[in-house]
Amino acid sequence: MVKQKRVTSYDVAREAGVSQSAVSRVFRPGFSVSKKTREKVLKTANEMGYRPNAIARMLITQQSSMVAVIISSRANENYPEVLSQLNKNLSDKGKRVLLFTLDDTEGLDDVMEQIWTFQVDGVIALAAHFDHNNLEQFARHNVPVVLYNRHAPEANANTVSCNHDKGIKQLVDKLIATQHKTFLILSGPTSSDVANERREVAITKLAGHGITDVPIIYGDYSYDSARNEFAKWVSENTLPDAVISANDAMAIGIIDEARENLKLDIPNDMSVVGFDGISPASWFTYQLTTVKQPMEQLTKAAVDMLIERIENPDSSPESRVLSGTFIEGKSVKARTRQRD
Amino acid sequence: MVKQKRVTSYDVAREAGVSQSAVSRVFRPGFSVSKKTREKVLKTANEMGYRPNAIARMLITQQSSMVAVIISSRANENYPEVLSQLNKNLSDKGKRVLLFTLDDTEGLDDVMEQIWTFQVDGVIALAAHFDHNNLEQFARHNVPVVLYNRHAPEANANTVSCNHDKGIKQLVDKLIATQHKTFLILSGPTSSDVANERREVAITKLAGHGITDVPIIYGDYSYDSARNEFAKWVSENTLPDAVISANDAMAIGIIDEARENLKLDIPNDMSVVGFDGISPASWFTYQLTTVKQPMEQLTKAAVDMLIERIENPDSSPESRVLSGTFIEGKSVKARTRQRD
DNA sequence: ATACTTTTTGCATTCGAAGTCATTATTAAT
DNA sequence: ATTAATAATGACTTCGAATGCAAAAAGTAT
Repeated sequence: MVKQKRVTSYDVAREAGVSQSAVSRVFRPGFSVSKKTREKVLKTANEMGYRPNAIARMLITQQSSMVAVIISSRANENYPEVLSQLNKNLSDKGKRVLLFTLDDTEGLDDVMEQIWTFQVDGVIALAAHFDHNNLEQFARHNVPVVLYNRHAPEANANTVSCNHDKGIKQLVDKLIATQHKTFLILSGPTSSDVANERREVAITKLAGHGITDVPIIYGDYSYDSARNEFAKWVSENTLPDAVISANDAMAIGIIDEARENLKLDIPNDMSVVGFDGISPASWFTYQLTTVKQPMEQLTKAAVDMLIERIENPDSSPESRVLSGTFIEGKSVKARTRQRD
Repeated sequence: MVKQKRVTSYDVAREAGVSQSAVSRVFRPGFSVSKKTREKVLKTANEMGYRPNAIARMLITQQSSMVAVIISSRANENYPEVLSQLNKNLSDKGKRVLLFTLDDTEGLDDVMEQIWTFQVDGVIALAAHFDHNNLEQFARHNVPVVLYNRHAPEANANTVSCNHDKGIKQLVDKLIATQHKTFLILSGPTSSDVANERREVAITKLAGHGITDVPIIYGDYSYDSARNEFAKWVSENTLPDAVISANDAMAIGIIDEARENLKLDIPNDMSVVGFDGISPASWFTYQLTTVKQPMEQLTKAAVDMLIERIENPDSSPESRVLSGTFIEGKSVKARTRQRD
């Protein structure tokens, strides 16, 4: 097999007896070429196996048609469908995804370096801890950014996020309506903006019902951390009526720990609510009461906003907050007062 | 804020009073530049915020430093850690990931088009149904390919995969040793190479113990499909002693269906084994007996092989098969004969 | 057939860094 | 100090497609 050199527009032009410009125009949508040359060019291009070189095109058009997606490995493993959905949506808009994964803040500078050199058209960041300074840099480089699942209206960036306030209100209201009196909050790590938001909202909503000084324990969003932290806590405290977990994975960890080691009956001995709506949450064994994040809308909104910003760089930053779906499972004890 | 034009090597050169070549060399490792100019250039480059333009570099060097990772959304959702691990490994080798997600065969041609135009240095394909023709095309374009989790020694491509033969042998041997007599195989979809391999290996291994004509049902790797297909099957057949599921997600589906609707005690009424070693498999409620895929080694091997092929295009294709870890859970009835 | 539009075409230039090659500066050797 | 050897430098070209501009071709109207 002969190592064949790549076919360029010049090669096609020569072969087809036209100019390189003509070839270029044939492969550029919306440019006027006569039917005759178009056919001639397409025919020879096809015969020679010509494909326009995207890199050369990027260089001259100053548009890479690539979007950097920055995702923490934790986020990817918790919401694996986000990536494929983002990719699909972006792909429909003619953008390719250049992937960056991060473990917490580690390596952020490095990623930002890469982003400048690759001249991406835009950035979608999931669970990346961008501070003000980072966002300023993006602005200075004219790279539009959409922060996914982060509510930060003050920042000069577009954001899209789930309505945690509303979702957690629904969960808390449900627990209150079912006569739960004592609570435990299992928060995500303080390094996570989403975790902090969910925790604070939960505290506020409980306070709205006159419940204060709610104990808080911290996990890292994982099943194991939930089991460990919960086990430690119950060994030194009395069991709460209900646990409000920052996410489903930890809620499931709590349920398993309660069942396996404390021999508790969930929900009769203790209620548990989660947040996210991951698939195991709906499995028979758990049937978690939770709020399902509107993934499809979130990803679609993120992409739409980014494209809008790319095409219209001067449009002002926008924040979209989408509501999740309250899912009534069987992890909350159905203890209702008389109806009034 | 002024929309600032991008800083090029010429700008830096002018400002630093050197030639563009000098600037270029400073940013290319292993090129000889005097200490004096290097410092001068780095200083002005820094002041001006210069970053080499990766796209221009790609064009001239004919090396995109990008690797296409093609993953089906199903694969990504089942093994979300694969993507981050591949990305991390590739990133260590100075390669960036250009992501393509596919739903089954749909869109493969389109992806291949993109791959040519983007001049990627190589391709890692997970669960993509490349046929001989596809692989030929890659070879003709001199794009090295590594097929992940596919055993295809005949193909002119590198492959890395888990040792299904060994893993399934361990599972079957375990079931046989524990006196299981009747079996049901829950296969993945016939469109999946891995599913076909696992199914055929299971049949062979059972046959090795004199067990033939094992009934087979088909799911799509998902929890729900397993529940549905299993429910349908048991309504018309007698319960087997053990179900051999093509993956953990379906094994869990079977367990839940058996527990919820058939009121069975797993493993006492029926044993279930899976394959993959996903996290829910180890959760208290399931504690599945399964074979854990050696993800870290698989991803590392895939990347190493790809880099090897990129750096040394004439090296011959290689297939690596890595063994998984047998995990003894509690989903197999521990019914042992007298020890002999 | 002529003048006048409109469309199509090709030439030449551009994007930004890398690398070739000839030249100049520096160092080492005598 | 002079020559030889080496290192550093800059002018210029290259990668491959896109596009402004002017020229040519095709189409329309008179």
